Amino acid sequence: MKRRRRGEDGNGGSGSAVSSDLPIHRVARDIVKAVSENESVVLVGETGSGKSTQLPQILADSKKFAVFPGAGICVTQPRRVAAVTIAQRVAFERGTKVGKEVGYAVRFEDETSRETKIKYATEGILLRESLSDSALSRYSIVILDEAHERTLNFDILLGMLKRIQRERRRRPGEGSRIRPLKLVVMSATLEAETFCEYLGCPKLDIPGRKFPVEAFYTFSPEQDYVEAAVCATFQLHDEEPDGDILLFLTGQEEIEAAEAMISEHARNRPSATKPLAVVMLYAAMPPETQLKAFRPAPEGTRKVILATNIAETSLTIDGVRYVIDPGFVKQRRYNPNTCSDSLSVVPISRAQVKQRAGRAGRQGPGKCFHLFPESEFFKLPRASAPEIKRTNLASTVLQMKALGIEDVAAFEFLEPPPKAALVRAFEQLLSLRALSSSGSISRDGRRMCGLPVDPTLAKVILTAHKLGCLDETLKVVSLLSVESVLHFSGKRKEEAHQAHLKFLHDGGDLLTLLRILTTFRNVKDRERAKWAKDNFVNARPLRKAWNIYNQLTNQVKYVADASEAGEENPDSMEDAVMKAMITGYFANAAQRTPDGAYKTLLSNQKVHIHPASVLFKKKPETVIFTELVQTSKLYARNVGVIDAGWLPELLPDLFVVGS
DNA sequence: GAGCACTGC
Repeated sequence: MKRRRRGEDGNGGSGSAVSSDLPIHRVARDIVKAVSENESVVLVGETGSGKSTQLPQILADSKKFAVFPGAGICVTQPRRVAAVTIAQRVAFERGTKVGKEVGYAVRFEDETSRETKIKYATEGILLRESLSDSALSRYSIVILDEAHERTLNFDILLGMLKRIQRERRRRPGEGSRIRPLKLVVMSATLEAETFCEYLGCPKLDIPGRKFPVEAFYTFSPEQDYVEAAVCATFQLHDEEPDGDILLFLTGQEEIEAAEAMISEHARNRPSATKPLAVVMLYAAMPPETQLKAFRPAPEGTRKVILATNIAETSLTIDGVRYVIDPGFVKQRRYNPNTCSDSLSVVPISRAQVKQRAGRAGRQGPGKCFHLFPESEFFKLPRASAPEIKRTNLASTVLQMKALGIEDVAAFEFLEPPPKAALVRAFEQLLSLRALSSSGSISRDGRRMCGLPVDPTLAKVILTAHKLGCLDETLKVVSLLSVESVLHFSGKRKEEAHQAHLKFLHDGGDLLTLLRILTTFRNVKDRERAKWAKDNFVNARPLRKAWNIYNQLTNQVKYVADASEAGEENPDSMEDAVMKAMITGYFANAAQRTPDGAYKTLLSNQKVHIHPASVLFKKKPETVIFTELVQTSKLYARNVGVIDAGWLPELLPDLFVVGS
């Protein structure tokens, strides 16, 4: 590989720093001044500046702000692990227990109390809180961390907070509960200006503690970046001093291919050379296998971690000094015209290039090998499209309606979502009767909002209640809200497939998943890990599904009307569950065509059953599915068998008998 | 014939 050097600042810092020693303390006074003089402030700082742990403490300890329990500071994080671990760290620094002065709230876990002054929460939690406390009156300062990630919840929260600030300003006199709301947005460099402009507020830089990361580029673009990455791995291994290598790839398949190529190549090398220890890291992997990526490489070897984007922000691996970055990522994008998600490999943004390079400089100086020319770097988009531009908005629109935002299209978005996606969301909510024909939220819509699942699944739950199959349906719904339960091991694919056959239910994927969950729950606690391993099943999503099932069982009591509860039902439990599914997913009812594909009944769209479906070979006459993904074909996932007669029975306005 | 990453009163 030919390459050229260019200096580049990495980011990073040491986790073991003494807190008072962090760079942020050099500007603490400026920050306090800026926050006290302005309603909003944007803070720009790289990882390692200590902003997430120190800023809330600096503001809480300043006499300038009235921060006390009941009028505290809320710090949001995109990911739950971050909310939990940062809260633990801050509580430790202040010599208290989590849940007292410092606490956190994430789904299923609320470690806060009456004493809590600093609360870390996921963005989703704060958004949910605004549904019941529309002025967020229990906070005097809200800090939005990792703003540059631009998650969907962040974008909505920011818009909401701007409204709340205006509202609180308008009613300053109404006692201490309605004080002005201070907002601090913390972001990495690239997006800061956008936030300042939107909030009309100043920006402040926090110095970071950085180790330099030297950047290398290729002279020309690579034809096959997996092959190029494998070559780069060996070249680096031969030429560079000790230090582990982190290689970014886009998915499981690519990672397995690269692993095979590296092993193959390693066999043909002189035995005198230091061996490479290859580990893989992606989210769908069972956790015990994931842990291998974190263990130090065996003595006398160099570790190579083949990872997806999971290693870009979510997980940090010690010992990495070299990053190899082909410059691609697999990205999900919603297409409102086909109502499907596409999963495609796209070039990363400039911000991601920097983020990935920074992973080499977390513990010391590092090097990043970019597998594209430097000239290409400047052609990349500044930042990748925010989630609001590439996702289904039904759930968001319904939540906004519940928050009293009548005209969603006129909402002051940081960046507006695509018009087509908004229109599609309205159509979907109308068809689910979550909105009335005038566009206002209906009684059912409010109930659906009370359930922490997509509106479609919420509709399914409400129907299940009426059909008397609530308990089993809640389990199915929970299973549909978690990552993949079935694990497809790279090397033991056939074995995995055979193991999965044991749970096969003729009714399709949904009822098969239900059978797996039921079986899992019947296995003794201590034996579950082994059971999961033996059956090529992921235990984590099953545990999470059970948590969601319990949460939904609780929530549904508050939203479902007891008088509407169904009693006797002539249907079998399975039939009733599938009927409930139909009332949410009727747009995904499809009929087999002579060529073995399917056509959706309402929109006449050609789809194929996903190869991972238990119905892939069976191809029943009429099916319903929950997800449409465009990869090599338009694939229907989570497919279930239905009786064509059920459609007009349940939805006479949409389906005609005998059609 | 195939599964980026997150999140929810």
